Amino acid sequence: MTTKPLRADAERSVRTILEAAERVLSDNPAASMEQVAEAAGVARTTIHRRFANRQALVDAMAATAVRHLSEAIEAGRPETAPPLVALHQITVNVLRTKVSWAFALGQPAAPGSVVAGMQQRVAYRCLELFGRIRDLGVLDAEVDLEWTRRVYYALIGESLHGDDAGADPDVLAGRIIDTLLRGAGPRRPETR
Amino acid sequence: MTTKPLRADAERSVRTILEAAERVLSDNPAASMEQVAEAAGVARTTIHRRFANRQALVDAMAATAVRHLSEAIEAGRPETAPPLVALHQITVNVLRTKVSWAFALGQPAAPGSVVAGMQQRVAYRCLELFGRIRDLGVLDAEVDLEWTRRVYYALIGESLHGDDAGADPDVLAGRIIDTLLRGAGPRRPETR
DNA sequence: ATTAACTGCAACAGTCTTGTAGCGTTTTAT
DNA sequence: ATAAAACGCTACAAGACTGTTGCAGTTAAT
Repeated sequence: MTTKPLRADAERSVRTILEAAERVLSDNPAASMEQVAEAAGVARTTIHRRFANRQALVDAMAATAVRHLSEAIEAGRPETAPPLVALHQITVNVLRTKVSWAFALGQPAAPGSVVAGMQQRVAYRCLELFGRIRDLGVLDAEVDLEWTRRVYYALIGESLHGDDAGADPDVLAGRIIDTLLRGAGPRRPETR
Repeated sequence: MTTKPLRADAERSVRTILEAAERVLSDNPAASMEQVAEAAGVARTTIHRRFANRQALVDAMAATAVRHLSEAIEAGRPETAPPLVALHQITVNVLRTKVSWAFALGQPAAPGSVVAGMQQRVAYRCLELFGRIRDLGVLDAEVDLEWTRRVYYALIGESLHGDDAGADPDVLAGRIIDTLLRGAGPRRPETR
């Protein structure tokens, strides 16, 4: 099921196209292949050589993006590092990945596809981590972990929008985790 | 600057078109005018009679949607009702509005447009309410109100996605507010 | 009842986009 | 060095969508 290995220059082209497509399509999801080609510094026919359809291109982008996302999570050592440290590091890594692959990661994955499988796996890793954090007593014992995960995703997404979207990822991650764990209510006197 | 008042049937058509367009475009933002017309039970040319461009249609949808959103907020009596009661009621109303106008409300408003102005006004009403809630001591005294508002928006948006998107709005609103105020961390012993 | 507005239908021109094909040139692999 | 692979370029076919126009029939307002 593996395709013949591409020549070095071809592989470079594919990379360039995928990255250019992300830039262009994240700015305008309805952009034409021509615009993508121009942004990639490549002829439109070259894109069609590697990707039969527009859909094939988008699928490849989604696959690349979710792979990067997965790596961003693994790099945080969710199994071995102290859970809260891992959560912070993962959040930072994911923020970086999401700014670079906003469009591709926003694409809905076909139900049975490889990408969908990887997304589920990522979600599961996330749930595992939250479970470990809960066992530390930092998450409420009876909290809905799935809802917590969704809120976590939403907070990450929101952090990429406002004026502060370009701020230091460490700061953004801190705010995300603080909000996720404590909300906006009054801090406990002794915590302050 | 006001246009001539439309005849009764024409006004009905406009309504029908706007609602059909929302249904179709929320499912597929790239749908053609033809598909919108079919969903509205109307000839395509009728749409073009009322809306010069596709953009004009989308703008009208955005205007209608943000008007509904504004009404949803005012119906919660943010000025007069007890702040937390108002917050709950507003959340319920906004949830209902957002499911009906998901596409239109997701459209970015042109910087100087009327819609943009109304969005800002809505955001301001929201900030006012949060300010009042903070003064009750239910929000942390030093919390970033603007960030709180953005988190509130994000939680509402997230509530419309999962399997429970169709659940009782009162329940969803309760979860949103609980998460916003307390986060996912452990509850205080005496609160439980 | 009469008028004006509105709608459906059919047809049309114009544009944009996609996808394919051929050919000469450049780059890579061995 | 040579052969295969990849690329840019041009051209073309096919289709989709948009926006407009004209006309005949229907509906609402006075």
